Amino acid sequence: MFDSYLALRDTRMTSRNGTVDFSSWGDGVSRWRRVADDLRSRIAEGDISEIVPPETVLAARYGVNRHTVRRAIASLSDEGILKAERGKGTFVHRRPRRVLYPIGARTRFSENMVRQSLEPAGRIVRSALVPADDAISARLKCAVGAPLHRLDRLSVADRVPMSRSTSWFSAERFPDIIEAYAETGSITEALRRSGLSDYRRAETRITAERVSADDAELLSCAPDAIILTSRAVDVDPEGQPIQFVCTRFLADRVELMFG
Amino acid sequence: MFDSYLALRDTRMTSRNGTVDFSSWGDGVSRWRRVADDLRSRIAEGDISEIVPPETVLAARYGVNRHTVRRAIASLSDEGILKAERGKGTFVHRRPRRVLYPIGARTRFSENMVRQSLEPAGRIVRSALVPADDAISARLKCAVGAPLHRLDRLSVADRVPMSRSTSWFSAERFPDIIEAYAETGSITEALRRSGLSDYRRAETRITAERVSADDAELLSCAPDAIILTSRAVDVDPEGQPIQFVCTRFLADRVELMFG
DNA sequence: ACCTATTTGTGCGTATGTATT
DNA sequence: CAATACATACGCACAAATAGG
Repeated sequence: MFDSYLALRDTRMTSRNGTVDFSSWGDGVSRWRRVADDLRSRIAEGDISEIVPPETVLAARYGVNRHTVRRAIASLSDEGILKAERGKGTFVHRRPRRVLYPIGARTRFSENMVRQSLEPAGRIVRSALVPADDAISARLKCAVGAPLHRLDRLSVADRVPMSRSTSWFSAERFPDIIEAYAETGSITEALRRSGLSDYRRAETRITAERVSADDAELLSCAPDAIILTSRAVDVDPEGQPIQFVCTRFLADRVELMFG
Repeated sequence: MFDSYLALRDTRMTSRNGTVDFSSWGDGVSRWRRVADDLRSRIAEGDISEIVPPETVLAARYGVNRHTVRRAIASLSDEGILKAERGKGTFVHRRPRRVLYPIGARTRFSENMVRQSLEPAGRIVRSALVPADDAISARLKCAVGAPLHRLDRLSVADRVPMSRSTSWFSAERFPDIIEAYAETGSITEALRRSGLSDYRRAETRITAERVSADDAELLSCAPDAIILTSRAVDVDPEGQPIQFVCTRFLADRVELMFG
C-alpha cells in the first residue's frame, strides 16, 4: 500500500513549448503539503486506521525529512484530523460525516436538509438581468441573447456554507422570480408563485475542480478547497427547460447521491 | 468578478491547539500557483473569454508582483491552456472537452467509450481474496468477514488513463470472476460467464478529493490532481447486491452525467 | 525502582526555493 | 539582473513522555 511514493519527485522534467524552462522549477506545491494531502486522502479512504505510523516511518516511506512529515502532521492536527501525543503516537480523529445530498428527478434542497435534521438557509449573493449566451441558450432551449434572470445564491445548512449556485431563468416566462425568491427563500416556492406547480430534474452533469477565489470567500473555506460542480437542467411537466443551474458544492462537506 | 482576491493572503493566522505556531507559516502553495489555479478555473468556467487581461492588470487584481503573474502564465502556457504573444497579448487555447461519462441503471464503461469513438481498455492492477469489513458488508448485504474478491483496475480511453477502480464481489457467488475478467477485460462479460446475464446500478454516491499518491502514479497525473470518487452498488434483477465499486475518475478528464 | 526502546517535541545550522523591490 | 526577506527542506542532536520487561 505504501510501497513507493515516487510522485513526490517532480514530474515536470521537460518543457514542451520552449518559452520558459520549467526543468528546474517545482510545481508550486510544497512537500509537506503533498504529504499532508496524501495522508488526508488515505485517512478519508480508511487506508490508515486509528493509529498513524510513526514520523520516522512516514519520513522513510515518503522519502522526506522527519521535519517535513511533522509539518504535514501539524497542519492536519490544525485541521482537526490528527492528534499527536508525545511518547504514544499520532491518532486519527474521525471526521464528522459528509452531509448526504440525494439528487433525483424531484429533489429539493430544503427537504433534503430537514430530513437530515439540518436547518437550511440561503441568501442572495447577486442577481442580474443578462442576455443568454451560447452555452446557456442551448441548455434552456432559448434564443441567444434572450433576457434571463441570473440568480447567485449561497446555501447554508446549520450555519455552515454548503454550496454556491448560479441559476438562470427566462425573464419573459418568470418576470418576478427574483422578488419571489427573495421573499420566500425557496426556488420551488418562487416558481409556484410564477404559476409553475411542478418541475423535475432532466439532467445533471458532475465535475470537480478547485474553488475560485470569490467562491472561497463566500463559502469561508480554504483557498485551495475542492468543489463538486453540478450543471443541471430542470424542466416543467411538458419537458420545457425552466432553469439552468450551476451549483458548486464544497466537496468535503457533501456527498451527492444518485439513484 | 475580480473585485478582490483576499484569499491570497494567509487565512491561517492563529493556531488552536497550541502545539505548533502556524502564524509565520505559509500554506504550502506558492502564489504563482494560486494565480495559475484561479486563472485555470476561470477559463474553464468561461469567466475569461478569449483574451486574457494584461499582466499588469492581473498583477494589480491579484495583489501580486508582475513577475508572479508571468510565472503563472508560463505555467499555464506549459499546460497548453494559454499562448502569450509578444506585443499582442495572452490568448486562451480552448481545452479538448472532458469525456462525457453517462451513469444510469444500465451504464457500461465500454459502451460509453465506443459511443464517443474512444477506444476503451482496462488492466488489472491487483487482485486479492479479502474478508468483508464493516463498510463493505453493509453495502453488499453480506456477513462481516465473508470472503470477497477485490479487483483493482485502471481504465483507459484512447491510451489516456481515465479512472482507477476497486471492486468487491462475493467470492462464494462468483468464485472465478477474477479469471473471467482477466480473459474478457469486461466486468459485464465476466459476470455473464458467472451466470449473471443482467444487472443494474442501484445507487451511486459522489464526492471529490485529492488523488492519493499511488493512484497518481497509475493515472500519470499531477500529484495534487483532483479526483471524482464514485461509490456504487450494482444489484442483480432480484435486487441482491453483486458488486460494490469505488471508482476514482480524474476530474479534469471526465464529466459524469446522470438522468 | 531501573533500564531500554519507541515515539513525539525542540533547537540549530545550512542550503535552496519563492516573492518582492 | 541583483539584493533582500521569508518559506521550505534537510540533517543532526537531544529532551521528554510512554510502555514493557
